[in-house]
Amino acid sequence: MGFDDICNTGLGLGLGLASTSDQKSTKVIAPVGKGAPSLGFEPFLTLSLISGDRTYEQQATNKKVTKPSNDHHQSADLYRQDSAASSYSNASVKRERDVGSEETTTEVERVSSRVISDEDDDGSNARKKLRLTKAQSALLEESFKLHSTLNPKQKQDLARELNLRPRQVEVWFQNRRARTKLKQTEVDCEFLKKCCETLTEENRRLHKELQELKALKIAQPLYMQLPAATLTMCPSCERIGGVGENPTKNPFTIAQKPHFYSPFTNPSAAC
DNA sequence: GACAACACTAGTTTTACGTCA
DNA sequence: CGTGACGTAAAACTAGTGTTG
Repeated sequence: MGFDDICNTGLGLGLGLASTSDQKSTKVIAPVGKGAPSLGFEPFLTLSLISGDRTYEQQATNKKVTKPSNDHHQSADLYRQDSAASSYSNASVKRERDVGSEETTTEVERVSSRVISDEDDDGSNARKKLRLTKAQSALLEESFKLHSTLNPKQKQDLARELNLRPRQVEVWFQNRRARTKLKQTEVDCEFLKKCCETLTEENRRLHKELQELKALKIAQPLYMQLPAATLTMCPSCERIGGVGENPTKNPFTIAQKPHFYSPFTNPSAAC
């Protein structure tokens, strides 16, 4: 392949993101806000046509009609320090595993159930949302830092310590993981935006450089008569340079400045 | 392989609370 | 100061999926 091929007008510069992971769903591993985002993507610039018909599969979400359950477990938040604003959790605990696999919760449940909220008296069975105290939240956060998932034993212990139902601890961890993932996604999104801007700028610059090369080719057709051995090519970025590396003597020189600065490792910068 | 139990995620609903006009 | 509208965070929910025994 000669340089003439490169200068062929059929060339195009492309900008894109290549997935380095074939995972269907990205797992958030790194804590939020620490170092570079853990992305499975690498931005790339190509000298070829890029197909832009990337499709994103959107999983069809079935609209659910959710109804509050009728079997309410009402529990007072005995741990709450703000007694004036004491709240009750009457959320239904339907799941079998909370009943079956967590027999030891019955003590807590029983204690909690002693306090009957008064919303049933007026016929309203709207669920009340428990607001965790700062102490409870702090302890949950501490535990989450140690392990983002809990085994049944840990869940039990934590629930007992917080005077909450294991189900509540479980839900808290589920929501906490979801929030972490959401935050990480936002961080990744910002990171990708910056990458896109960088690569767009690089793409623009390379287009300009390509145009200049084409103009140079027209102006100096004798260049093509140079022996191929006089041209060297950077293996990493395929940048063409001369044997003597003396830009003043080389009939064909390309700017030696690093042409691509990005947060990613870029071999071109070493050129 | 079929099945049940369980853990988990994604998406949604609901509630509490802060802010502001 | 009281109040209602509004937005947001988060608790709690459901349905679906993957894993394991």
